[in-house]
Amino acid sequence: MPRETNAAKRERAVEVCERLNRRYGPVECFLDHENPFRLLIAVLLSAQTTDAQVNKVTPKLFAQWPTPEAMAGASVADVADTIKSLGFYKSKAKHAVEAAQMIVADYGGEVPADMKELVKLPGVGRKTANIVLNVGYGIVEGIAVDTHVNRIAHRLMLSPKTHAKEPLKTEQDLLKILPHEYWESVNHQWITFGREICDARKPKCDECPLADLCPSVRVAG
DNA sequence: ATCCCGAGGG
DNA sequence: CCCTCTGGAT
Repeated sequence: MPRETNAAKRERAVEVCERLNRRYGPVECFLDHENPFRLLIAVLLSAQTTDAQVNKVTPKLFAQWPTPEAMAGASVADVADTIKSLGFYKSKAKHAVEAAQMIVADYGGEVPADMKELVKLPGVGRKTANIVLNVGYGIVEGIAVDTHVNRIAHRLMLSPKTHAKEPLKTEQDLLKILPHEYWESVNHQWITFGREICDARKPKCDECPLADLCPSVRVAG
């Protein structure tokens, strides 16, 4: 079995994006994002949780600590108490406070609009940084690869099996095969698709709009 | 029971 | 590479 060429992958990936774009149109960020700082904190809190859960706690959180300066002075325990309904609340509280401190100390109270600087913040990896750059600043220099994007990329075999557990490498694979104009739409549209159709446990292949070009499609019955 | 709109640390 | 952190959803 000859390895698929990048050109073939690109054609398939572009068709995937075109179809999902037609299906979902422009998808908005479901997290509250009044400014880059609040967006950063919200994305930080969103790991292993739904946006709805995050949106329940952020009003209380930002009522107490509205700015980087305020949150930099918060006690981790108090923040943890406020976000306790979220998973991983202790580490998230620690990351939020320490990130705020670093934003004040090193970046003049402004969330840096730069990938290299963003990933220096505690709790911020490439996935979170991509969302902040993308949604907060309109800068698209990568693709936010979370568990959905990762899973779908591999089911569609747009990234080699050896990268299945390495979302950073999956991102590089997608960046190589997808034209830049598609990068921004990938995160939200693929996530929406992942939740609706291509979920982790029981993908609904029988009603999937991509079934005809998916190497992993499973036939009903 | 098992999985999740991740990242840090061993 | 693996593990851990965690509550909520299914």
